[in-house]
Amino acid sequence: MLKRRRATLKDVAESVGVHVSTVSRALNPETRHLITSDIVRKIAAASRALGYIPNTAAYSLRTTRTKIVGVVVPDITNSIFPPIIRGVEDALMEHGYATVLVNTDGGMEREAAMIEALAARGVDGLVIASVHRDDGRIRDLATQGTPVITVNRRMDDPTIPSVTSDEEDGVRRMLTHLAALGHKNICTIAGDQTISTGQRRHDAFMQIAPELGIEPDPANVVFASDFNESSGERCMEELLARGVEFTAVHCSNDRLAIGAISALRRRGLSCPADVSVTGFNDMPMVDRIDPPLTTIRIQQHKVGYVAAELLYEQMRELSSRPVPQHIVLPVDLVVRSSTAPPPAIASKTVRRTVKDRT
Amino acid sequence: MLKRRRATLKDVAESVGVHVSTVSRALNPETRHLITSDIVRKIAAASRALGYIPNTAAYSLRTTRTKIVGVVVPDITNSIFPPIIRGVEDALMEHGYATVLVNTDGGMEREAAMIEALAARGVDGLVIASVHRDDGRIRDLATQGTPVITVNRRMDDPTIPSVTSDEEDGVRRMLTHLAALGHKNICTIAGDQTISTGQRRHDAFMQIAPELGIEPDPANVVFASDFNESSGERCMEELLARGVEFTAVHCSNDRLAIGAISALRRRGLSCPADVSVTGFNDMPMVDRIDPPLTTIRIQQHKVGYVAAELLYEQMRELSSRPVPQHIVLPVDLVVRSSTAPPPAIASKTVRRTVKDRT
DNA sequence: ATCTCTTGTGCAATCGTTTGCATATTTTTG
DNA sequence: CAAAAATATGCAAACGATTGCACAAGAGAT
Repeated sequence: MLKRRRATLKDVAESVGVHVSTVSRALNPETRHLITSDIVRKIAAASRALGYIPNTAAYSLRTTRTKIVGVVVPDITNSIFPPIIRGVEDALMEHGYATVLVNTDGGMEREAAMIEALAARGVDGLVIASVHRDDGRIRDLATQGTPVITVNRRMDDPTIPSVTSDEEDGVRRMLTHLAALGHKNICTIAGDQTISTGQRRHDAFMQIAPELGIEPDPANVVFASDFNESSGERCMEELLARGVEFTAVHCSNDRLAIGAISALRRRGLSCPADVSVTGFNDMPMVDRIDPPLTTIRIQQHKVGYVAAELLYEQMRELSSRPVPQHIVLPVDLVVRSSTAPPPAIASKTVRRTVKDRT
Repeated sequence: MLKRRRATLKDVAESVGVHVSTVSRALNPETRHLITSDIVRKIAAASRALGYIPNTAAYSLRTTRTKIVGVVVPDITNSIFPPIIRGVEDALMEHGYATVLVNTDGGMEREAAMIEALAARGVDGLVIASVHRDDGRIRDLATQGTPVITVNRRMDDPTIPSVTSDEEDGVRRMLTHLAALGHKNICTIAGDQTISTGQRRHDAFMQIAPELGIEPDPANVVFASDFNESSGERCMEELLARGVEFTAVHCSNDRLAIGAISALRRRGLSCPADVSVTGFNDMPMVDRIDPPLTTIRIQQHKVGYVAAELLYEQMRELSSRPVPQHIVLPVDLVVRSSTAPPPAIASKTVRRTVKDRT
């Protein structure tokens, strides 16, 4: 069977006996009122009968709008992103937009190249989950008039709209939880400081800890180069190597926490019996790992959904430059089994253990 | 700053002093040889200087090719899919294709609607991970000449090309492993039989078990309605409720296995001490759950990558209808901690325990 | 020197829409 | 009832690329 040529405006115009422009107007809700309702009905019928589907390419060529938005993530394989992406798609699909996804693998150069490729395709807007705190390329894009929104992360530049989670509140709740359990010596594994989540969570830690009577010592903080498990392992090893006393480790995200727990275990230490470990994000599956992770739940799907809605607004009212919005969604503490009261003689135990093995 | 109009073929034509058709040919590798190399050089220079980027819409309108392929998955949020999708994108990007992703949530109706939407956008081809064994819509698409390939799953109809994993070998290795540990009474939680993975894994189980001296009793098999954790839980409960004797449960995929383990635990039974549980797929994170899952590793990224390559071939040689290919990738057994030798008095223990609580 | 071939370039149509403008028809109004 | 206003439709020009065809100029053959 041959691929039959698709019906065009012209086909339905001929079938009804009117001009193609009339059909075009009749089929467009915005201009439908210009046409006699009787004719509109006939056109609608004919178009249905012929199975008319508008040609996207022609539409785009004429209007310079593609009804496609680009979604830029570090790596779709990182399970924090799929729910966000899904949120974006769910929202955008309702408005007839398609999304094309690209992975940057964290690099700013590759990010630039990918965004370039999306721009070449003429995307109508961009949802960026891979953004760094400072990114000239994206600022330029925005000032040139491309609708852009960052999601989950934000830029320092308040000019670029964003939808994020309440990192400060998350950290506060977590530290409060740890303090309530009786922890005094808390280390932190901070994330990449060139990324807003890394920086804000760390800043919040440094600010809130003292309020709870926990004095943050520089010896108690390590900075992870990446937001992943192996980086978490390295950081925990570093902490153990330093020989500082601690009964809990506050990690900047779940993956760091997972790595940290592995490292502890390799040293013969148990979580939470010897040291409590906390995450951030509540990624899928962290409720099933060993031990189930105490973490901060962010509204992953909603973050994406709301960002897409905001972007949509931006794309519609291209004329009037809107004030950039920053939406901050609330978070929740979810207590599972990676946190427990500190062991009575915790600090010494840790210390001795470390000594034993170094 | 205003959004500057993008340079067109015409602009570079004028800048060089030639006709646009000459520029078009000079810029296209396929037709470049028609133009004097000196002029080609000039055109290349001018096009770079002006920052010329071809207009995708115009290209598509003229050629009816969009350089977009649709990727159809049940749900991007299911962590088996992201690596596959990534594989598809990595391969396609190299050839200048973009991918647009849609989620079907498992329903055939929604799948049809989504594919319809993709077709309306004029995608050049389709990678389908959500396919059911029988799906008339997709067969029609293919016979009408749309390049299609299914990935991870396949249709019964051998006409539709596919890239899958060696389910039979996976099951064989897993059963061999269990048999070697000493298990005799093995139950199976089979997946959706309208999907090739569900059916083939189950068929393989029924065929291979006897070869290993394990006699499959109908009482030992339950069918899951969905490939997810809650379905796995329900199935395990059903098994326990039946009061059959077993020391191991072979699950059709990892998520069912995870659910099964939860259900066991809720009944006060331990995996693997009381019963061994096995998965299939080696999803991300199943090495970190409690207990780390013994499963079959499939080459997720590669499955996607290879499928995309095959689809690309299909899209290039649209003229000659190629023989549909079915590529089957090898799998690996990965033994972790959810399997162990059966407890000495395993069957009775299970039985008594079940009785105790019912 | 004439003719044929080849090679390189230009011409113009085309893909399917949208939209400003002109025109024809109807309705309103004084 | 004529003129003005409103309404409904058609006309044609874009949008930016590709491509079959025509044509011009130079190369080679006789």
